[in-house]
Amino acid sequence: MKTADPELMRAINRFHVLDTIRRAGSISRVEIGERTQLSATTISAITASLLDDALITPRHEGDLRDGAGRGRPRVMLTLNASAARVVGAKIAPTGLVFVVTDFQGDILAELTLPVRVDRLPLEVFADLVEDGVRRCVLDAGLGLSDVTSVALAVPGIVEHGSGRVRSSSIFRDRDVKLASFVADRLGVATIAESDANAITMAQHWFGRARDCDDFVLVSVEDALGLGVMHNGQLFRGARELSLDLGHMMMGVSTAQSEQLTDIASEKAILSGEHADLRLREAMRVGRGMSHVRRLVAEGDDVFAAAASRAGEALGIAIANLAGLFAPPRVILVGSSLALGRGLIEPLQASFARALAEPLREVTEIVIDEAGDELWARGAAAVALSELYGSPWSTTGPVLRSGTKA
Amino acid sequence: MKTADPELMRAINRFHVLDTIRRAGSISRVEIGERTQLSATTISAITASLLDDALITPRHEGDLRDGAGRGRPRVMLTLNASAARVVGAKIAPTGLVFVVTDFQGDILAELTLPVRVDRLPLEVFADLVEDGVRRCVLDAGLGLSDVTSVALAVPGIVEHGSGRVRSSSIFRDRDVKLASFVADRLGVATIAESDANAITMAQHWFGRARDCDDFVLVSVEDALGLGVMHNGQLFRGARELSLDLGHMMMGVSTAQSEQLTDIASEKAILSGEHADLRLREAMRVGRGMSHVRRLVAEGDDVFAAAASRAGEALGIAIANLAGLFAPPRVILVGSSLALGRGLIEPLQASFARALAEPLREVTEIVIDEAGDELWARGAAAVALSELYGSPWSTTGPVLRSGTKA
DNA sequence: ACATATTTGTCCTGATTGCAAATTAATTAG
DNA sequence: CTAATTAATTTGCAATCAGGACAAATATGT
Repeated sequence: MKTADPELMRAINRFHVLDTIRRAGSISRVEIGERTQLSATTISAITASLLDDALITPRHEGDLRDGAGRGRPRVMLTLNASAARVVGAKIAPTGLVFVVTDFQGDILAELTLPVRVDRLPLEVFADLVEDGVRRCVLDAGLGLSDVTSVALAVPGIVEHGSGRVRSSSIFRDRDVKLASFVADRLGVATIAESDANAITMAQHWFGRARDCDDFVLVSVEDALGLGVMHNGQLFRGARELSLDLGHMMMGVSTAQSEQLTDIASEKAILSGEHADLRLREAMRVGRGMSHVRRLVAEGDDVFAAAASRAGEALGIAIANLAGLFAPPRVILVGSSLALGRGLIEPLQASFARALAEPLREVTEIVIDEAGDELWARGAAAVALSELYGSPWSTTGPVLRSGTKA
Repeated sequence: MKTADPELMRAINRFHVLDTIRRAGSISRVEIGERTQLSATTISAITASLLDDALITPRHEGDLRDGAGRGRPRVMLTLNASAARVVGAKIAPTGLVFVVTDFQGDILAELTLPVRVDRLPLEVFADLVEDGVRRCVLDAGLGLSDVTSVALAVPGIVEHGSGRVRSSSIFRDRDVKLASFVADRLGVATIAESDANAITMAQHWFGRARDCDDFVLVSVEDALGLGVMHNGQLFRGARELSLDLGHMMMGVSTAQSEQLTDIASEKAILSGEHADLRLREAMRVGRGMSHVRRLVAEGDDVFAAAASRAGEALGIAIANLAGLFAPPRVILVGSSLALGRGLIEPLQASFARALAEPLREVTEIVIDEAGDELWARGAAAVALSELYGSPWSTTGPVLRSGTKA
């Protein structure tokens, strides 16, 4: 267990202030005080320290004093964008997307490598990643030495702490020490995270959950991922394992049950002898879903049935998750959403029907068709949040909100 | 979010020390230091304060110096059993069980009321509870004024913070403000908690998970409950809602799916026209399961099939949970376990088959046929853990009737 | 133009906290 | 009876936060 010492206290408050500044974008000291309930003097001390470390910068100019301008104008504080640069990468079977962001998480450069990386030999794969990172960093007008850390978002089950990929459709092997492997090549600190956690973080920082500290995210792609934001932090299972939805068994008995992957993953929906040549081509480049959408629109029954079946199963699975975590919001992302209504309508219908009564009115489903760069940006956000010195991502005690003693 | 000040720091460390003493039963200051990693001086200060508040007592006698006795003997510290008394109650459809414990959680008195409280009018129900508490307190040789708080463990979905029972088979109504209702009658601070969380706490403090800070517990009774211990604290969903397993939908499509309750709750297993008179009698008094076990042993196929079906479904559900939380241990409790192998073997088989690969070797299932008093004791433990001043996760503002908070 | 009001941010004091080192206390070994 | 040994407390130091006084920067009023 973590012992509470002054150092921890400082870390907590420092992180808190930094995070408040990040969320606001530009904010004055007094307002930080209002939001964090810290005393003015504490704010002053902490911001001074942050200014000293060049993590934030004052912005005298933007003195948008809202009418009631009387006394001394407040000076706005902003994250110092150039305090650090990180690289985030989304790794998917059909391609890699790299993003270089500044300290705020704003994108400086972006690179898409539409290459299948499915089950490549590890060396070859690492070559691709290394190359992509280097190139993207160059595109941003930087050198590798300017990059503080690299974050890789991988589908499957990832052990964040050790940077290991327990199992993933990308690798043939289990237990790939991805983070240290890449770190050795690049000479830059590297972390690995599940792609679902990355996009969860992205939604929290940049997307549909900026206002929301508790939500569940389900990603529907080749793999079925799950991210849970609980009390403003990523919920990780025991031993830092990322969560996964694909292994969920649907059914009452072993005989007649299937893993959700076998029903609702891209592969499951698209496969079958029915697939014609053009579809196979589309699949190879990750555009299978839009292709199928067209087929369905043109009256293809088989795919329509598969999509509907997948949607229905997903709706049930999501309702079960909602029953467990009771989140006010559920966010749906992933390439399979390109299937459109044929997937989503059955999903929402079965979700509504399966959701437990007391939650029915308070849980909303949000669908977000974000591009791959948001996932990469989420990976970057994971790296940044660690740079911010988050004290409680490191097993600190979860602090309760509210009641002052 | 809570702001970190010295007060919080102290609260954390104080709780930490108190909890260490509780776990050990009897422990010296040096050993506390070893376990908590706190400095000797801090320990000294905190224990002095605890001694001052009479929460702990020194035990000079028990100087079991393990052979290598040279220097000054360590003085052992123990919880002061009489620092507080709490009442824990397990509320089940077939009866109430009350327990009075001291500050350590040791049972001082126990009272079982084998009365059906199923859907009684709220007033009548409250009469029973009030009566049971008063009587049990008397049995312990105490008065109600000696009792610091009362904790009620209720099946169903409970909002711990507000003490509300969202939905339960016990009450016809939704949103019963149970805690404040009972608090008003007894004039004693009262909290409500789901029965699953209570038994989870009990397993952590007294039972099969004393060594284990991460586990999942599934309770199989009339209702299907779920408790998750994460990092040594009860995991509560957003907004402090207790978790529930009964609403989990098993199946790939809405058409052919059922709630787990309808497959694996007691009612589901026992019901059917097949039930004869004696079974109905047994059910009424909560002994249905042992009765059925006998029937199955005598060759009753219908019940055997029902039990097996329930076990299979439960195994799948539990495997899914294990996939989400990745706990090293899963504990099974509840009256339905009295069914014996007819339920448990199919459960373990389907669990083993449904469990995702990477967890297969690291997740163990433990079955515990604890009596009802352990549940009540768990409720008491929940109340105690708040008395200990748990700085995190608490938020359970203990509800008082008239008295000032 | 000048004085006053108002708001913002910083400096100083006081109360806590924690840790490290020295000090006192209570034993046993010889 | 003295020395050695281990346990617990006391003392000194550094850090935190909070509250109040003070300086700075601007708006308002005459």
